[in-house]
Amino acid sequence: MSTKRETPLTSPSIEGHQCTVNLRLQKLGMVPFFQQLSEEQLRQVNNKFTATHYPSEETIYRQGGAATMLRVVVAGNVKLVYHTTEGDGVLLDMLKAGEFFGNPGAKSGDVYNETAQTQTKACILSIRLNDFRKIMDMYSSVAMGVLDITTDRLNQSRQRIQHLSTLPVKKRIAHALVTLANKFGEETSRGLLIQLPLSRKDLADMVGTSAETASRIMSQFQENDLITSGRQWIAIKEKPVLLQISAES
Amino acid sequence: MSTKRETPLTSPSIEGHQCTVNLRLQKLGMVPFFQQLSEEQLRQVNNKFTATHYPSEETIYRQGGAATMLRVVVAGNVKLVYHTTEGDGVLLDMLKAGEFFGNPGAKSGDVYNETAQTQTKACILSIRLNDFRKIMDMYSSVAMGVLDITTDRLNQSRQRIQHLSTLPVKKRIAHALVTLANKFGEETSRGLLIQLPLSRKDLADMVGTSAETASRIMSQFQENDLITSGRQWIAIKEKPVLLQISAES
DNA sequence: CGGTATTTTGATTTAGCTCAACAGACGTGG
DNA sequence: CCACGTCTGTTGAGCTAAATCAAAATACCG
Repeated sequence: MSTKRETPLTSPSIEGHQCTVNLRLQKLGMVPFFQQLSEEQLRQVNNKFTATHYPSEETIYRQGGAATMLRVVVAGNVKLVYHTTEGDGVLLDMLKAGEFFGNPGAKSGDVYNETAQTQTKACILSIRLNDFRKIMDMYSSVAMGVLDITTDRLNQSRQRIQHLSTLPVKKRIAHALVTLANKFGEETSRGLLIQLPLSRKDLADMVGTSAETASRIMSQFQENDLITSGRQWIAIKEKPVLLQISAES
Repeated sequence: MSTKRETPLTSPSIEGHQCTVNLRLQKLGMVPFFQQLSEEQLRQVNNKFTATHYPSEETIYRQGGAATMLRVVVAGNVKLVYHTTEGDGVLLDMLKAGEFFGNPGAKSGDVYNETAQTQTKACILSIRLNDFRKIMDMYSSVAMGVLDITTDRLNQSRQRIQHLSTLPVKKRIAHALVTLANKFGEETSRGLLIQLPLSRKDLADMVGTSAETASRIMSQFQENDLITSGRQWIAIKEKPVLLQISAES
């Protein structure tokens, strides 16, 4: 019955980028709230940033720590985790190049509300919050851009609340897969490959279920030929069907 | 066993305020993101707003409708609901005087992401989004204030995701009661009365459970003398204990 | 070719949902 | 002011989705 996949193959290996100046500028230019800036302005802004290279699975900052920096992903992936006093963690978001994190509006004394850690090797730019606030004051387009993104995240977050409150696990997972595919999907021979090492536990933490239940449902999807997956990777074969499952009756 | 409460009593009757100019100015001045404005600036801003008076249980706008206005509660309470295509609704937030709602960053073509309806009689100020955007461009303190609040809401929202993912209903309800008490609580002879008509169903929709389960747990709290409640009202007698329940082991 | 972490699968338990009936509270009209 | 009707809240019983506990199987690393 179980036609097992054999090979890991197309592992989403992210190259150990060095954060070259060119790459920095290019990525900063991609950040939505810097779009409006001229090349010259962008260069000035860039000077305020410091680049850091992290290995995989490294904690960048911890929930509750003093919030001092705003960061932008240049390469690699970062996950934001909200954790209880116990071990329980909730995976709030997975970020890719061009996304920011770290509480842009924080005032002195504020703390980070989540823990950020790298999911892969990553290159991260940081700017002191003071400096970033000056930039927002100077360029209202930046402030508006940040507001836009924050609003988007609020809406995502609210949608997730709705899902947690009203949908069964199967639909939540189907939805999560579609969302991940849209954000991280890359067309390959196996289907839309989610370019991101993602364990069953990670997936479970994204939809608020246990790793076992997540596994069971993934098996189900696999039997129906909707996905292919192996250790830490998932490829979507039938996105439309998953979308339909997530929404049906 | 069940020592029933008898009277409804201190119903949170909100007076049918007329939105007098004075009240408007006063309340606008209370809105966090207008704090920095001078009296003169505030008056100018005030001119851009239109006041509307709503009866109880009235829909102000619907999820999916074109987003054109930003609104501020002057008096009364408004609830934000996220609803499924089916009847299921999630109660996202309950607002009181001084709070805004309605997607400040929306661009033309955007829609409201939630439905807003009055919980009590209410007086609401509205401003066209275009006008509000001009104000944000002009006064960066306003933009920053909006960002602050949006960030707060995002954090609340994320905390709620965490609760839904990891806490049992009892703790979620205990937490919700404490939060409501902090926001709407008013010291009375019965304890901290939550000044807001709030049904079991509302409470259930706030924590993602069924009205029956909410009722059962409230009965339990009542037996332990932590709360008193009747039809559509709740008073907290032992906030510290509830807080403890929401966090324990 | 092992060794280890991840994933799968099974068995059992349980929190919370659903369905259902009832009771108390409130409003209303006689 | 009382009787009635309706809406909200309470309580019970059974059911089910999903958690938990426990092995086994597999995938990937070196």
